[in-house]
Amino acid sequence: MSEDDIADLERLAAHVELPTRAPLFHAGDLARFVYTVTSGTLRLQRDLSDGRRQVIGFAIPGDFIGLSLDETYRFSADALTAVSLCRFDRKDFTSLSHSRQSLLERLHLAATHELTIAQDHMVVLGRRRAEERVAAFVLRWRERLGRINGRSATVGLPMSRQDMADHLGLTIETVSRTMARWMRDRIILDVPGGIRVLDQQRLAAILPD
Amino acid sequence: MSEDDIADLERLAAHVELPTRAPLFHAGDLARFVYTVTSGTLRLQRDLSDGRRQVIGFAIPGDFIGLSLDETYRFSADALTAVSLCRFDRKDFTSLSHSRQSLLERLHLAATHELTIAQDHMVVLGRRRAEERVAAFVLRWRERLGRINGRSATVGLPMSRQDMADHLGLTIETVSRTMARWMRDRIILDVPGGIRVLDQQRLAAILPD
DNA sequence: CGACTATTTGAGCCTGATCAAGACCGGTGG
DNA sequence: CCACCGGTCTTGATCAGGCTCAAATAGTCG
Repeated sequence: MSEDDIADLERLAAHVELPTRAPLFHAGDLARFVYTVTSGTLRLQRDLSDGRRQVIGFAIPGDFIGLSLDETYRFSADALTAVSLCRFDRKDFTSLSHSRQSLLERLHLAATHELTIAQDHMVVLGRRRAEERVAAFVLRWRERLGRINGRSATVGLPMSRQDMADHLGLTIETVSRTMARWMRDRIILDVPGGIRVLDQQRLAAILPD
Repeated sequence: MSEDDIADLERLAAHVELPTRAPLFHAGDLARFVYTVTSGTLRLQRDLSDGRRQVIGFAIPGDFIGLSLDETYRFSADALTAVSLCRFDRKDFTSLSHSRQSLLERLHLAATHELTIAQDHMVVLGRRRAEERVAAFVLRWRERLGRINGRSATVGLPMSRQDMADHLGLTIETVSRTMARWMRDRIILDVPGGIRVLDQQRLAAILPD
């Protein structure tokens, strides 16, 4: 984005800080704001009335949240770690994007990227077995973090096992057992706040393309 | 869109007609074109190397296909019925969208709409039981068709049972049994090329929000 | 330390998959 | 007209991957 665009955005932006576990918004709330994540990790989820939960995804620095054009948010967003965000009033943001082509392009890029991720995840949810799902998650999460911090064998997992399970359409027990097995097999190593990938080869081999 | 925009688009557009079963493009092909559907239904899918298949979705009139910004298509597209489309060269389309704000807005709208659908479908794939998945599909498909043709109790199903199964992460047998049960229970009626919804109430009641 | 929550581990069960026939249906040609 | 064929769909019987229920263990934060 150009200097001017950034300057214009700065004027509209409000900074928001959330502590761990704090909600940013709830599904169904009036969608007044859009956000970009500056630091930390958020969980995006949809809840069914009977308690079932689908974690749509996780937002990390660089991601937009709430850019759908609905009146209300379609999912809830909660901080998994301390989080800082830039908040924009949707009305301002929309009208700025009308005058600044480059901002709209950036938004559209973000949306299609999200869409690609969502479609990839459909394959995981629809056609992958349990172990493949967990492997897909670990590999992609590592990849995503790598794009921010640089690639590392150590993969931080700020989300709970329950969050992973609800993201992958599994139960917490299945996720736990799968990762326990990998630890016994020296494919991964348990480190505080995450895991270390010891054998990328074997992990990747779990996933047929 | 404005008259001018439409005129500009017309100059770039080529018409494409596909017979039933014809492929439009294959996952991995160089993504030279974007398309909008004029008539008919297409199936969008991803294949795994071992034969498993995920049907990402179905495209009907008004939908864009291939608007992701990747070099190559991320899924294959095939005609389920005879199909007509408008084809645009991606390069032309992109540069036009740079000069015509309104086109980019339209694209962005389409992308976020697709994203919403994808996220809804994640909930279905991740957290719905078999009967709920089929119910969600029938209800949403009916809704989508209704927005084009006007609402009707008769719902055309141009896709095969296998396509439905691969869309819902189920087997053909499960889809078949589920719908057979609904027919016995007079919730739906078998009509050639589709079904007729006899009891919308009970069908909707299968799905907790 | 102690209360609470998250995670791991074990045992048994159930939903939906798999395997296997058989029915249906449209097209084709004798 | 109907026998045949290939594909799609239905139906039945059995199986198993992952879920449920239950309990022990490990973290975490006052």
